[in-house]
Amino acid sequence: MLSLHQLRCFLATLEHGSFTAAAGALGYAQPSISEQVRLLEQQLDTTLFRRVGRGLVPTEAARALQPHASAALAAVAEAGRAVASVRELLTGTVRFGVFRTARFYLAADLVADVLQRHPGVRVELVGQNSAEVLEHLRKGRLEAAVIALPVEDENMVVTPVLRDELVYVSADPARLHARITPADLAAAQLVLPDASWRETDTTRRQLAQAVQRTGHPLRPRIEVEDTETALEIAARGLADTVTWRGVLHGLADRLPAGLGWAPLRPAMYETFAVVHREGELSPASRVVVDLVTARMRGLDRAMRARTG
Amino acid sequence: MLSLHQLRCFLATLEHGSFTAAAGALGYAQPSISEQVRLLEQQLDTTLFRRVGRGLVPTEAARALQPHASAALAAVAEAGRAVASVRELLTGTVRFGVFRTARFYLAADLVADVLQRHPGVRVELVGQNSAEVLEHLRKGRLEAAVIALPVEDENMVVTPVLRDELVYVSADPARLHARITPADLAAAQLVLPDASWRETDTTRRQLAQAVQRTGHPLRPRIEVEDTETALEIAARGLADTVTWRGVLHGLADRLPAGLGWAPLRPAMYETFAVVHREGELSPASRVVVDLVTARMRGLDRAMRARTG
DNA sequence: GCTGTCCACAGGAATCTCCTATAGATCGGT
DNA sequence: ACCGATCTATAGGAGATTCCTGTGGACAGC
Repeated sequence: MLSLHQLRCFLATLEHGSFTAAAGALGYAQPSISEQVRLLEQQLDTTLFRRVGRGLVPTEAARALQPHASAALAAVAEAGRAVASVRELLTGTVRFGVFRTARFYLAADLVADVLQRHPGVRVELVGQNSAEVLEHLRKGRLEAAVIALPVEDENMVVTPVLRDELVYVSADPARLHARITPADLAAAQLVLPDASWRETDTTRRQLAQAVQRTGHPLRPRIEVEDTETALEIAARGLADTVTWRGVLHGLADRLPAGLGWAPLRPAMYETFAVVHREGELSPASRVVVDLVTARMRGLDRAMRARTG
Repeated sequence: MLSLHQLRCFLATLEHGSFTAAAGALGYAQPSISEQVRLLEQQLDTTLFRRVGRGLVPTEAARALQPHASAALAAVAEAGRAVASVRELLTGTVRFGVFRTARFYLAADLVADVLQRHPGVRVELVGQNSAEVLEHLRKGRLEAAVIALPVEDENMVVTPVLRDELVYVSADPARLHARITPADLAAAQLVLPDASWRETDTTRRQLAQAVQRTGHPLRPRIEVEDTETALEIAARGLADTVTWRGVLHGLADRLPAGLGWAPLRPAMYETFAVVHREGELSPASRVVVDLVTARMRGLDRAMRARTG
């Protein structure tokens, strides 16, 4: 089968006009080039050079071959550059899995960080839900992610980065007494997010378990998809809701006006962790993993400081 | 160094989603494909597939590589086709050497023959003079040619195809007596062609030798470059000239009106031969050589018939 | 004619390629 | 929770291929 090496030898011969000169240019011995060209001629079933006297004269076939040989070599060189540029994070796509509400913790800032360091890359932050993201990790469709624990998979490297606390959110200061118990939750008019994921969502399951221990089911009055809508509804006084302190912290002044919050007792925590498969991480993922770890840990410290 | 084989294996793996399937498609054993891809990854210093479970997942680098790998393989395939199309005489240039006045013997008809059989090819008929063409043959710049003998080169295959006779041409019937001798030539007002090539042209040298044996030099009154101009001048009665019967035969009704001719005594002959280097002839040259040989031999027979 | 240069060829060492066989890992189904 | 099917990784060895050195022959220029 035709080989690049043969084409290289051919082009060098064509350019330098002799096997000897081509060999010199390519750093081989003359018979090696001679042999490669002979092989090429054999495989193409044609004569590329007429051997006349002590010189070579390219045939019409050689002239026909030249541009295509060059094109093939150029394509291969270009291939190398393309791969290198992905490897060096100059181009390509950086894909990273996130839990659904991650946008309140880091989204825009994280993307800004990545883009600033690697202006040519595309960034994809994918994920609707921690369980779904974990499945993507297992199947290899994602290399790394930040999701809520637990992650029961011994092949995954799990690095906890932030512990967050669930809080009760209401527009009515009267309902924000010091300690909200599961019984209070069972009695409250609640709006909860993650309508589609309520079966697998870890927060929802924690909440349901705690309430069920009081003998009542967790039956939210309203269910919506996203956290911001739930908060909006709570702000209008239509229902109360629960959310993570980190979300409130992240929203800060974008939080709908009039909302207050109170801790749950017993407290309910969720731990977020950076997760990836064992083994080498690609440089792209490494970058994002490090950035996310740093940001989330910073957030963790900031939030603990406000508590303590 | 990156090889086409590696790229082939890579693309097959990408397309079929596994080494095993790629091996099946390419007709190799699985470890062979695996090894080639591993080598490629090593040479590109990147991971092309994440080995996850019993499957493979292409990385961003793989996606970056794919189009260039395809391009390289396409270029090589195209190279093969280009060479084949030259080999099969579908495209390319057919180059053939001719003596200067060959156009009177075959030019247009020969080109028509070649183009009819091989509509895609370009045709080049090159040559100002037999000696110059022979030099091109020696240097390998031409593969084959039809030129005037003698050819003193033992490496050339010489196939005589036509013997032509020099005749005296004049517009004055009085000067066309049966036998024109060298002495007549020495005395005549002559217009001769091949001004630039008079030193090497075989016809001119033959003529010069014959005239010199009479004790006079050959001193044409007029010298021009091409035969047609010489005949034109002769037709106007400004001078007489000599030319080959084949030229008159070839010009036929395009011969300037009023010209007649007479044989020389002793007769002077020129033999034209198809000449090429020893060894394989390219298919393109083979075709032209055969066509020229057939046409010239046919012409030879026709002219001998008119004499006899 | 002599010398330097270039191609072709031969023989052998090193490398590469590709195979078979097998081990290890995983997934799906029972 | 186990089993069989499936896929990758690895080892080892046979066979090609590559590339070298050395040499012979042909040609060009002095």
